[in-house]
Amino acid sequence: MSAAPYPTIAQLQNNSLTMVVQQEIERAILAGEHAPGSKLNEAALALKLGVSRGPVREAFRMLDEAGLVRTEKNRGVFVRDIPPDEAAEIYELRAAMEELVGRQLARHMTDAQRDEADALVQAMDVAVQAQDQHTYHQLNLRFHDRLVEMAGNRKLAAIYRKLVKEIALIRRRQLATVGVLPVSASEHRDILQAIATGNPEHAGRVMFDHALDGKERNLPLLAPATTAAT
Amino acid sequence: MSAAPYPTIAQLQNNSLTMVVQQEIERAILAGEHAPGSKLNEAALALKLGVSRGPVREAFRMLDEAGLVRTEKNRGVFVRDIPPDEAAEIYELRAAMEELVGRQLARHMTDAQRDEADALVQAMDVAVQAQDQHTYHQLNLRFHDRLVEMAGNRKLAAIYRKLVKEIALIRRRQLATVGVLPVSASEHRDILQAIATGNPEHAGRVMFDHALDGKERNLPLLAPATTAAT
DNA sequence: TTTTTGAAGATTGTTGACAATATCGGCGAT
DNA sequence: ATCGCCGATATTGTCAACAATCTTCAAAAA
Repeated sequence: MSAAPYPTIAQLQNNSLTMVVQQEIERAILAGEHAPGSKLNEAALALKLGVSRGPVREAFRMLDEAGLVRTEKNRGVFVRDIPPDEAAEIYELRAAMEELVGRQLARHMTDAQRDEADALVQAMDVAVQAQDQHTYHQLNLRFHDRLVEMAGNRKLAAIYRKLVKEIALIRRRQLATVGVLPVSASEHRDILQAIATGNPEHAGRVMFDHALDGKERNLPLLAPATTAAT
Repeated sequence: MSAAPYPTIAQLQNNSLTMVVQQEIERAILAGEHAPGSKLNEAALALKLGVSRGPVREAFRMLDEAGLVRTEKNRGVFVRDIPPDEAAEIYELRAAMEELVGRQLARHMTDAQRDEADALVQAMDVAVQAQDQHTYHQLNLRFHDRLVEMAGNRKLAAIYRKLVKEIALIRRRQLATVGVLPVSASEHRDILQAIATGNPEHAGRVMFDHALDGKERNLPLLAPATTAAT
């Protein structure tokens, strides 16, 4: 919970213009303010953000490396429009990572961690009761993010978060998929229960299947035989 | 095998100064010309490469996002010096990815792919006979890279390659580890054999174990309980 | 001796200007 | 009418200069 005593200090230290520009562009992309495939104009963005083109270009290089934009020499940068087949691969990779997380947690999850995860599941139940889809979605993201973090592999967590961002971008492409308040509400309890059994293979499989459910739910239209792991 | 009919064309198209600078700095880092932890001076690098500081800074942002350098605001960028515990996590993550590859290949590997992999293994045998460690190492990298590519998940392949680069950086830290011409020569045959059985779990485990061998070989000094998967 | 202060120098952060390339539109030839 | 050429415009690529920050080191104070 508690971060540094004065978190504002660390924030100001990290805030080179490039960083804040990068975060703002990323936020705008993930919020759908720039449609996938659309062009990002350096000068226009720089003007809008009140900086010169230099930091904007540096932010572009970061976003490119992160897979959120694509750069064409002498033509500009474009919000990535991830094709369905690659989207499927990203979903499958995320599922495989969740499987790893499940294995790890089955071995090492502490009671305190279990309690924290339980609390998130209960909060999700409340959101479902209230038909509050947005809150549910946020809690769902936090639930999985926390589990990944609890697995104790920082590199895994970092890559997982990048994949989640790309998936958020992918979902921008499909038309909203609104209204589908998840049937998977109880699945999160199943996950925690599977972890509690201490059986790594079982916990891994439950998390993998849960993650792939998300894929099927968000990628209804897809060629067959997309090579699932397990 | 065959790339585009005129690969040079694509090369010239991608060659913005930023790209070539990024590739050159990356090469120099992985070649050990910049020691882990050492500082990279913008002006000095720009002068050495015959460009201005702009492209160098953009290249820095890419390398930072890729995890090869670390940036401290107003202090500069430094070659990343990956601590042993995080190095262990990277090795374990790579092993888990190889496990995925093994599973996929057990399902989908074609005869032509098998032949290509066989050829690489034979070439490695030749290198072992000739005590040619450098050639062996290159072939080993190519063998695994090709297997990952054959698994058919582009995102997985992209992330795997980034991990391999970080591992190359990690190995720069240990003192060379020369002379250890691998005992694992026959393990590659075991891998292909396991894949040929068509049993995903078995093939995955063999590749996972093989990858973890590399970890133990290169990270001799490490705290216990580093949470291996499977 | 140790610590602190404060310029001088070096390095990074940011900007605006110039060069190179691509895009768009009209004009003429087929 | 369509295609190709060519100039005008817009946009990206690159650079050099200025501003802000950090580092160094010597001198002064404790």
